[in-house]
Amino acid sequence: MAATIKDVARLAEVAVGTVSRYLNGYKVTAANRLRIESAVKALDFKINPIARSLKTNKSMTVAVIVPALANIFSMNIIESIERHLDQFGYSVMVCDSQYGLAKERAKLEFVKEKYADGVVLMPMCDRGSHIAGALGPEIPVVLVDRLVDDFVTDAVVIDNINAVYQAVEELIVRGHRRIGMIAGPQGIFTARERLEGYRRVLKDYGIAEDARLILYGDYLTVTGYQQMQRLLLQERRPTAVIVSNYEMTLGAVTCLNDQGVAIPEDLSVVGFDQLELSGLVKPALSVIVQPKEEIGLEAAKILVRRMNGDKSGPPTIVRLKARFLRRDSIRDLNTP
Amino acid sequence: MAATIKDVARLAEVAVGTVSRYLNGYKVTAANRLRIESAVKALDFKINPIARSLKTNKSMTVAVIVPALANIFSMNIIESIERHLDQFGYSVMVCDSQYGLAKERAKLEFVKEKYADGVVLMPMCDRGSHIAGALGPEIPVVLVDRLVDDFVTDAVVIDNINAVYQAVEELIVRGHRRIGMIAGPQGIFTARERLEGYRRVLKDYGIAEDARLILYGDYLTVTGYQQMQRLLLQERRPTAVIVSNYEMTLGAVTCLNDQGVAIPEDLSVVGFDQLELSGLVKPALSVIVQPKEEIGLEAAKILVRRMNGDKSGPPTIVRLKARFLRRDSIRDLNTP
DNA sequence: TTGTACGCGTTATCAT
DNA sequence: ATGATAACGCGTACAA
Repeated sequence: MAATIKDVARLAEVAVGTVSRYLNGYKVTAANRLRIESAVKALDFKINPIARSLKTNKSMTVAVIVPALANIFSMNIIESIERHLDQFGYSVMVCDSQYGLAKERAKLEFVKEKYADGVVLMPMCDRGSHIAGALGPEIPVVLVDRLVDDFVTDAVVIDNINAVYQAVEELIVRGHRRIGMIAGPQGIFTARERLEGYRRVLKDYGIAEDARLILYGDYLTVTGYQQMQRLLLQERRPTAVIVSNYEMTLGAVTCLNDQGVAIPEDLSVVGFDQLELSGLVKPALSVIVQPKEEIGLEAAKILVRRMNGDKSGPPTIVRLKARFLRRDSIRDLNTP
Repeated sequence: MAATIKDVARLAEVAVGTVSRYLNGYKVTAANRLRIESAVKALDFKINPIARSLKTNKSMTVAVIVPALANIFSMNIIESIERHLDQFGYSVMVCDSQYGLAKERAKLEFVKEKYADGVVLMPMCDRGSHIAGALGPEIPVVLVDRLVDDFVTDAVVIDNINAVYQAVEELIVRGHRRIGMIAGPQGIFTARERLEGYRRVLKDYGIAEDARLILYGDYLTVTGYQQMQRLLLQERRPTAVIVSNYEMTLGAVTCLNDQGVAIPEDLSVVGFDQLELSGLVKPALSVIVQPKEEIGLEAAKILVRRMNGDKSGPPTIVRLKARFLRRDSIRDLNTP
């Protein structure tokens, strides 16, 4: 029973075209404006966005696809996107690709069929060739956190290399030479970059890389635990360890607790993300903190621009800086 | 340039009505079915959901409104809802009420104007009179985690009272008598129930309630920290403390770490939620674990039923059981 | 069972 | 600036 634009036109005694023009901010005479406004109020008229979409081919919906919704990093980005897009009238639909490439593809097709105006995608791996195929050339997509190999488009990522470089450099400066690295799956962009940062700083400081000190997890808590355990079992333990993401940091620190390894007396640790946690763990963990809200904000900004029709220029790749937070989990080996 | 139902009809040499009937699962002759199917394939035809929505008045969209998206509890529920609704073709739009009643109301109106078919709402407080007003009688809404005072509708909540009862009972059985309670804001349903559980078990065991042992936080980390600190400063410290939600548990444990208070030697602790954390904190924290996935699942089920037109019966209030996980943060005072 | 034609609520075009 | 009217793509009476 909701009032339509026709009802408003009838009550205001003007043409529907006039009402439509008023609603869309075009000029109408003051007299008509008043008539329309009172009719709108009297009927409690609300534009039907579905009918509008049918004409305009815009759904005013943006889709966000992430490998997992119940993930602190994803959530923060989604929250930031939602907050920014809210003011433009966009609604945000969320999709969980459940760490699966097939599911990611299915979700891309799903959001296309739902006529999303734009997509924010955190790809689950390096493969990106399916994106353009599933989405078509019309729907703008912004990658967050990770780039993909075979598809270049707008993206917002952080400077993983230098973030890790800086963190490991701090360890080196404090006298550490045997520094373990719990790396992520090398099929994922951030994992590769973070490992690259580790390698680069060792090289720059003339420290020989020891393959036994580099262990690979899959970015999940359990593998952080396992790889930390393997690190501890080595004949010549590292004096410090850097862990490549939040979940594995959780696992690694849990392992140290279980094994009764004292931080930083027995082992220095640098983790990733989640400020709260670093205060909770005893002692306060040194971490690399990613600007999550900013990632979402920048992605939303780019997307809005593209959705407004600005297809100009090459893809925008925004590189945000992460900051390294030195706390109490690093032992200074120089002053024993 | 997307193919329409007319194009399919033309290519298949049947009437649009026939194509429409085929698409919606009605009977068509085998011959026509084949013709249509090949035309659909040839043209890569996809139903335009917007045009369909205009006719059917169904957007196939469900909105989820929570006080904060960047919250582990909220996101677990959203993930669960999305997963369940996915198979029915619904998309999930998320809204952040940012802990504000005005914003909550605005979001309710927003999703109504977006023609959401159903709403899952985690209310930010006890007030619920605005819900029906903003949403109207047509759109079904399911409350999660919290009930509201002045509006009764379908809801999925947990049995907070007995969950806390059970946890505190464990403390009592282990010999604790001075048990602190860091309660939540009494304007929130769960906070009241959890406090009620605490009170009830004390009463049942004949332990006098000491008002000084009940401190109120606002469900945020920082107040968990502050109230734990106040508890520690009391002349006669409690021997155990129960904290009413996840964020405050984080704060409380951080405080204990900062103050060098040993768990459970100096103080026994029971927290809320987040299994991961309990392994991380040394020692493993005893916690009350909420069945988050199940909350989302049950909410989605009810909503689907309502959206399918089943308005029958009184509102369904599903009460799920939380489980208490006893770990190493409780000292047994009976065997000193 | 199938075809025709209309309506859903809006925007856009074209005279006026 | 305004009014009348044709789309947008689909579902669905109605008639055949």
